[in-house]
Amino acid sequence: MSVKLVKLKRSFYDRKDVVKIAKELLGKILVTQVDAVRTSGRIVETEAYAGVEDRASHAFGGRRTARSEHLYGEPGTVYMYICYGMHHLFNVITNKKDVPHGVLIRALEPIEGVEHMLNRTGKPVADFTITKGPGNLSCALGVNKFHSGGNVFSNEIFIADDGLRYKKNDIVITKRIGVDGAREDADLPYRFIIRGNPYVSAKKS
DNA sequence: CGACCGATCGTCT
DNA sequence: GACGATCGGTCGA
Repeated sequence: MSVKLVKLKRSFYDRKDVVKIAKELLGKILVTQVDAVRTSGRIVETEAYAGVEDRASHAFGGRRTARSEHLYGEPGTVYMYICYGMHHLFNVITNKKDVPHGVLIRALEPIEGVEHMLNRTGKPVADFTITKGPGNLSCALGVNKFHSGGNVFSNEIFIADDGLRYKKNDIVITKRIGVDGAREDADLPYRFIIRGNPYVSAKKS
């Protein structure tokens, strides 16, 4: 590609407002180089998880276990959550170490390596489901629980800016998906999507 | 198109 | 022993 990618620095993640960071990650590019295969996609859907005060967070109330330990890591840490025993969900950690803020990447628009994504997912054709939803995109990019505890500053996994900027009207804000058990926090406006993008989850393609 | 259901397993109670 | 920050398929209207 002729477009220059600028890797986001630690200072991008080392900020207090995880909701704002989730919104700013829209349009950025998630790149992985796993098993000598490069795959990437533009982030079109994110969700913020706001730590100890957020009932939807694995760290709600200060809960800290072996599973959620990486949520408490340095800004830029990768936190992979295994959901339903088979899906690996990709999060990037924000704020200071020991403050368990994170952003869940929920959907990508593929850019590089679509044929490799097909190999990894076992899908026959590159329809919109290939990187729609957090489980699907992690599989397509080849990231799994073994990447948890790493960071997004390596050559293996990083997030970059190619200069694309969305207009305010291109961004839609909604409540989060699949967190109905979080009581009053289930309705918080912590989900950000690109308006009309076919890779956004929770709707038919 | 909406509702429902099974897969599948590590983690926490 | 129960339960997920999911997904894709099936069933019925």
